[in-house]
Amino acid sequence: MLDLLSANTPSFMDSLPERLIGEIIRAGTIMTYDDGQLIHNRGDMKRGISIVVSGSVKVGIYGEDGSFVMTTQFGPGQTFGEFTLFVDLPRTHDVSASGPTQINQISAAVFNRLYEAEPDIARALLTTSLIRTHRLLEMMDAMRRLPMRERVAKAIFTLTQMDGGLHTFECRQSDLAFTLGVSRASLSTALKQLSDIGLIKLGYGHIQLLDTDRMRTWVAENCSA
Amino acid sequence: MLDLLSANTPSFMDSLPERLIGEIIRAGTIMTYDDGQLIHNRGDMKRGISIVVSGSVKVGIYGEDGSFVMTTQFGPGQTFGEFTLFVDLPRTHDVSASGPTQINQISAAVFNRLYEAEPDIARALLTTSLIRTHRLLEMMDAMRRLPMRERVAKAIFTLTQMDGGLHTFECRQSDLAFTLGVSRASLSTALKQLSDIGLIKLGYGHIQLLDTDRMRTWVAENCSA
DNA sequence: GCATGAATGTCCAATTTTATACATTTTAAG
DNA sequence: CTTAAAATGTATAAAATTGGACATTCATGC
Repeated sequence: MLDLLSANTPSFMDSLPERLIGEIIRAGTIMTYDDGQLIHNRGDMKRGISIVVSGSVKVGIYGEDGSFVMTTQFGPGQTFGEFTLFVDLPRTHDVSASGPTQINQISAAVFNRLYEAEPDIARALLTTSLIRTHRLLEMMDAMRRLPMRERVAKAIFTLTQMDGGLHTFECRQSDLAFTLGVSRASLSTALKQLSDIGLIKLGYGHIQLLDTDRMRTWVAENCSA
Repeated sequence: MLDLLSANTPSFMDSLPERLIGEIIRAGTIMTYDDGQLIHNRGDMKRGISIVVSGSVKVGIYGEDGSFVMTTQFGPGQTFGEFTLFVDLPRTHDVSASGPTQINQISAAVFNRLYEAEPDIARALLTTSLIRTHRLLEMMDAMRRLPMRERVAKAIFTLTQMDGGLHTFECRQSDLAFTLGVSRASLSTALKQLSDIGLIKLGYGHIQLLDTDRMRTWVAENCSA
C-alpha cells in the first residue's frame, strides 16, 4: 500500500493502551464497504471518527471531471475524520474503500464521553497527528523546493523504510505517479535518472533499492539543504 | 502577519485552561532573539517545545544557495517543535525570529512531567495540531489541483477571514508570493485576473476584498469540486 | 511456445511557471 | 513641487511538467 502519510509509524490503535482498545471497539459500529464505495465526502460537516478495521481506504479529492487526486491511503488501525470532533470544519477529502473494507464508525457523542474520561485517547491521537503533520510538512516542502528526481528519490526512500528496510517493493509506476501527484511520464523519467545513478533498479511491477545506505546519504545530501 | 497555517484559529495558549497557563509559563525559560536570529535548525534532534511569547517567527527551509522557502509564520501563543517530544524525528524546518521576539523554551523533561499530570495539555495540543493538519491538507491539495488563480483566491480568502471578515489587508505582493511559494510575476498575473473578475481591488501595499460573500461563493465553486 | 493484456520507455507539442528585466505608478521625504 | 525609493505591471525567453501517442518489453494463461 502506498501510504506516504503514515508508512512505518504506529497507528492510533497501536498507540492506545491495552485496556482502551476494547473500549474503542465497543464504542462504534462496524460498517462494511465494497471496493470503491464512498465512505465520506469532501465538504461534509457530519461529525465522527472513523477507524479502519480491515482493508484500506483511499483519501483524496475528486475533480468535477471525475479525476481523483489521492493524498494518502490508510490501513488497519488508522483513523480519519477525527478533526470533525474538535473543530467545526468541513471534511477536506473524499474517502472511499480500496477493496472490501470494514470501518469502525464512532459518533461524536459517544467518542467525546470516552475522550473526556480517558486522557490516553488524546495522547494517542496527538502522537499520530503530530507524525502526520511532520510527514505533510516534509511532503509539502519537497513539492515546493525539490526537482522531480529528488522528490521521487525521497518518496521511494520513505516507502522502503517501512517493514524495516525492505529492499524491493511492488508497485506499478502508474500507482506511484498517482500517489505522488505527478504524471507517469515525469515519474518514469525521474526513475530512469535514479536508475542511471545506480540508486535503484527498475523492474516490471517493482522497484528495487540497491543500497539503502547510499540512498540515505544521497537523499540527505540532495533533499535537505 | 501572513500565517496561512493558523490564521483565524485559537493558539495553544488560548486553548489551555486558565489554571495551566501559569504552569506552562513557569515551566520554561524565556529566550530573547533579534530580528532574523536563528532559533532552530532543520535536522536538529534536540528535544523541546517552543512557545512564542511576543513577536513572531518565520518557519521555512533555507536552500544551500541561501534562498528561503517559507512555510508559515507563528505569532504569540503558538507552539513549534512539539513533535520532538513524542517522536524521534529531526526538525523539519529552520525557524528564525521575525523582529524582536521572545520564546518560552521548555525542555522535554520538564514538559513531559506536566504533560503526564495534566491531560488538558494533550487536549490543547491535539486541537491545534488537528487544525494545522487540516490547513496543511487544504494547502497541499490546492498546490496539486488548482491553477494559480484559484490557489491565490483561496489564500486571500483564508487570510481575510481572520479578524472576523476584515475587508482590506496590508501586504506587499512580494510577501504574499513568498508565503505562497510562487514567483511575484505569477502572483501579480493571478491577482490581476481576480481583479478583472471583480473579486478584489489591488492597491499599493494592500489588497481589498470587494465582496466577501461573492468571494466565498467563487472559492467554493472553483476550488472545491 | 504463443498470444494477449499489462506495464514500461520515450517522444512531442502544448501549457504552466519561473527568472529576469524594465517601465510605470505610488508613497514619503525633503 | 521634486525626487528617490518602494511597489506594482508586464513582457520575454527559458525551464519544467503534462497529456497523449506509440513502440517495446514483460508476464501469464492457454
